[in-house]
Amino acid sequence: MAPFTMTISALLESKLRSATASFGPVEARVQAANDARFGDYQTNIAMVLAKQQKANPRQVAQQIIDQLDVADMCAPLEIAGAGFINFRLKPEWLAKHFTGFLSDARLGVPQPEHARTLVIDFSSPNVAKPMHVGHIRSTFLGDALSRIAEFVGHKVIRDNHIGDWGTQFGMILLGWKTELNKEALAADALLEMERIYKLISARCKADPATLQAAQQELVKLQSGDEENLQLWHEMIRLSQAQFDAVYARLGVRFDVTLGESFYNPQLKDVVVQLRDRGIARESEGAWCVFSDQVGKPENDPFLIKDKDGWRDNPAMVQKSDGASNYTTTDLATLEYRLKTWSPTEIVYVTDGRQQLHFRQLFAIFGRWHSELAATVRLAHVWFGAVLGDDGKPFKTRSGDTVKLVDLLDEAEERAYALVTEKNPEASEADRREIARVVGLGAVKYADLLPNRQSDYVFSWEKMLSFQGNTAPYLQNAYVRIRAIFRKAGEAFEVGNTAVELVEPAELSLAKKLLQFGEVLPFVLEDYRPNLLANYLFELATIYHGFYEFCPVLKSEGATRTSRLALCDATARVLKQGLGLLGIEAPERM
RNA sequence: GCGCUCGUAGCUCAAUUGGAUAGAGCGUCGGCCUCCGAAGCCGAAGGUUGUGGGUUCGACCCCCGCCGGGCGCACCA
Repeated sequence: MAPFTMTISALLESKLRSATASFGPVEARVQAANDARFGDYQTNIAMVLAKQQKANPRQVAQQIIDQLDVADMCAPLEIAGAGFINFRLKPEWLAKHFTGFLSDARLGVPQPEHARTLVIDFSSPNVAKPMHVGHIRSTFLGDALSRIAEFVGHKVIRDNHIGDWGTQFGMILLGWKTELNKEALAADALLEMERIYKLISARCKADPATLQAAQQELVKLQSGDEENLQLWHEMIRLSQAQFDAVYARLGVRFDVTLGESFYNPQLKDVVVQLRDRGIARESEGAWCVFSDQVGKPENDPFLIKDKDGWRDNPAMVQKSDGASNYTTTDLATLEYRLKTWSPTEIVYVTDGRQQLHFRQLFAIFGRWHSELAATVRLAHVWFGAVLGDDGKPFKTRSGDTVKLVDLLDEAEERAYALVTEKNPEASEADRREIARVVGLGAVKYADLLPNRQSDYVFSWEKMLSFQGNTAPYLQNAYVRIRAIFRKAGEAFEVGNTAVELVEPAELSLAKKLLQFGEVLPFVLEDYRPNLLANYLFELATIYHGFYEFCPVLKSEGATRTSRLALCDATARVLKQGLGLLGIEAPERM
């Protein structure tokens, strides 16, 4: 028998490869059937081959079946529809196979053939500004992708590219010197820094003298003025302390936090290199990268079409005042990451509005470091907006951005009220802890469930309704399983438990559990944790069906042991799967 | 104006990247607690996938044209 950590689809694919060898090279893909009437797994390979060879798909399917040796695993194969081959797993084979799953620490997730190294750039809050609702998707997505990649067996570097440099610091410095409230700073540093920033920013718009004063503070900072540098360091320290508190609360960690300022020493050199190599040229006093005229104009990020045809859409790498901007910083960052970690992949988790920027960035980098660029997959993993009930960006009633800590507080408060209502006899401390896990989980799950590219409507009622496809539903499935083991009283050792798969609900559950290992690599292909969320919801639903129809503690002998084993496996997959989404699974709720 | 992106059940979203009769949740209607936690389960109703063409064995998915929304278009990031 193949090593356990080969998924069933991979097992069938390898057999299919040998069965189709005589047809020439073709990608053998077997996927879980989307409808139980079509068996457990299906492949459309016969139709692919038939198209290539202009043959009859059903005849090709028959020829493949004649070569396919799966009699031990599957019931006799059927050809269905236009030429699908359907696989139905034999319950005896499944039961035997499932026994291996029970003692597998990796829960059936195969070791990757080639371990990748991913730098994942996510969260990226700004110094001197409180984290807000705009940071949740990047933070949750980046964290989930990091956890998943790591669990699958890849190496991950979590990099928080904080915004610690830029023109806003002129205003904040001016405000710090003239308007700072020390008590307010001590109470909530980010709130106070934001207040003085907004104050000066508004004043700058109305008053040229203030604007000039702010610009002078910025020039002093950039030229190394000691006082301003010291204040700036203080702002970073205060901000980082609050970021750390939020991340600790969220269970998010980073391997490195290298802000934009870290790359300042490289910026001049980046521009010089781009200039010397003819990649950037001067335009209206600024230095910009233009199209290299290679490739189709419609795929060229440096061209844009207007009524007179294609015109330039350059990327600026140095402003006319001599300062660099974010494209330059991102180029320096990219170079640093490649030279430091030699990643196979760099993933940027930001909102969709930055698509053009990243297309230009990747294109510039390819021209600047073509040999290095060829070694790495650069991915802009973008996401849509979080909207309010009105379909507009999510704001407070008064129109302000929603602070992340306020959002988390409210989630826990609402969860606390619900837990108290549902479970009034639990102690205050227990209810608080459950509310924390459930409230946080609800927010994270609601964010990770939709396709990342869609905008989604933020709704407390929905995520905390505790019905349907929500974190609490999944957590509850876990809790119910744990209750069974508490009630059983005896210690349950999985070992090499022989499993009986007789009832339809038992079979469905075992099959679904075995698919955990098929889902995770797929999630990483397109960086879509929502596929894991969907899988977990389906698993929990199937478990609930099993729970209704297959009594565990009331059954006896081998059936009881077998069902306990199914429960144990489900609990482990649920806990692990939720954990990969950054969500905890409570013992009671 | 140009580009990106989205348009799927009353509402909120999926759809294994071109596969079979498009699925969930909420809401609506009808069932199930002397039975391991009912935060659950079972069932019903609900669709010309914005629209008109095209490509092929097969299209929510790819191509072309419209309609509508969001975002972006060099000195913010």
